[in-house]
Order: sequence, then C-alpha cells, then structure tokens
Amino acid sequence: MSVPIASIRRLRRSDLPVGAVRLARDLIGKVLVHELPAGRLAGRIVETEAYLADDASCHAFRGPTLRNRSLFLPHGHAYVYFIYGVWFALNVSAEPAGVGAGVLLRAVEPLEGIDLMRRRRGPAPVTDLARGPGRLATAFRISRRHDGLDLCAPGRLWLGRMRRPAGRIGTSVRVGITKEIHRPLRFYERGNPCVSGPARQRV
DNA sequence: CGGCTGATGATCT
DNA sequence: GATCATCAGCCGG
Repeated sequence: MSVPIASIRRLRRSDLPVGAVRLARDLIGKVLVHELPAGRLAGRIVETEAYLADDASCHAFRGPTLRNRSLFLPHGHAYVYFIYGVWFALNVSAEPAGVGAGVLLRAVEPLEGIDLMRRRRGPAPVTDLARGPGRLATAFRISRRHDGLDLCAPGRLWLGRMRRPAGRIGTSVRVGITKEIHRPLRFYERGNPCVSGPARQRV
C-alpha cells in the first residue's frame, strides 16, 4: 500500500506550454494521475518524445484520420493508440486546435498505487512497472476509452505537479521509429532508473 | 547486462 | 498485404 502524496496539484491548460518540443521537455518531472475506484495511480514522468506536425514519423503527418484525430485537439488532450496488436500508448496533444502534434509519454516513476499497478503488470520491480510506453499504459490502465479525453478538464485522468523538481534533462534521438530518425526529440531525466531501454539510454 | 526474435491486430495503402 | 512510437522471454558473456 503506497502512501498518498498530498501535494499533487492539477495542471490547467494555461500551465502547459504550447508546442510539442516545449511540452515534451516541460512534462519531465510532472505527474500523471489516474483515479480509479480501487485507488489512485500516480507517477512522475521521466521520459517523453515529441512528434511534430511537419515530422514524417508523427501519426498526424498525413492529415487527420479516425485514428489520429485526437492529435488535432487543443494541447492537453489524450491521444491513445493501439500498437503491435498488444499495447496502448498515451500521448498528450501539443498544439492549438487543428494542428496535429503530440508528446508520447514513454516512462514514469511510480509514486502511488504500486500494488494496483502490479495487479495489472504482474510482479515486477517498481522501476519496471511503467518503464516503456506499453508498460506505462498497462500499469495506468490506459486504453482506447481515454482517447480524446481532456487531461485539463475535471476527471479521473489528469496531469499534475509536485514539489520535487525535475533533475537534469537529457536529449537524444527517438526510439523505435524508421523515419526522421536523427531528430533529437526524446527527453528524459538523466540517471533515473525508470527510463526505458538499456542503461546507455538513461545516461 | 544486452542483443535478438516472435507475437499480434488495427490501420492505411 | 505491409507496417507498426513494443515487450517478454531466451540465450550468451
């Protein structure tokens, strides 16, 4: 049973920077919260990637479709997609309405609800529970239902801030893509063991 | 620890 | 029919 952290405060839309690169950097050290009947899940965001409107690896690059339309909502909305037939991944829309761009949440450091996360993820070290976008969505029970949700509106899924500041932020190329592979659009808290991938990816 | 590989289904061409 | 913003499990060092 994890102890609730009293001072996680909701972020309003005006607290979030506009623009995928700025938002991706800004979300490091912020908190993802999902309130469930069984308890509250919370985790510090430690790894993100920016996907830009003019970026061939962004799902919105070729214009809106049924799948990617949430990326065109005003910044601060959830875009959830299903990948590899198995996983969901959570993004935050990043630009004004009509511009398709977002920030992929790649990893969080679990703060609250660790038992609940394990119920979904199985017995795993705390550092592994939400280490990677698919694991994060599983641990936080994110699914297609949450696609299009306003993360800045009153609701169960939201972004927050806490006292603890972000550590040093590292930058690198993005993981697992085949287009625009050289753009430095991945951000992470340096040295944090909850950052995804092999050790060199969190230095 | 790190590298490799098969699984699995929605989406778009 | 190809592709895919991944992961668990397995094997070698």
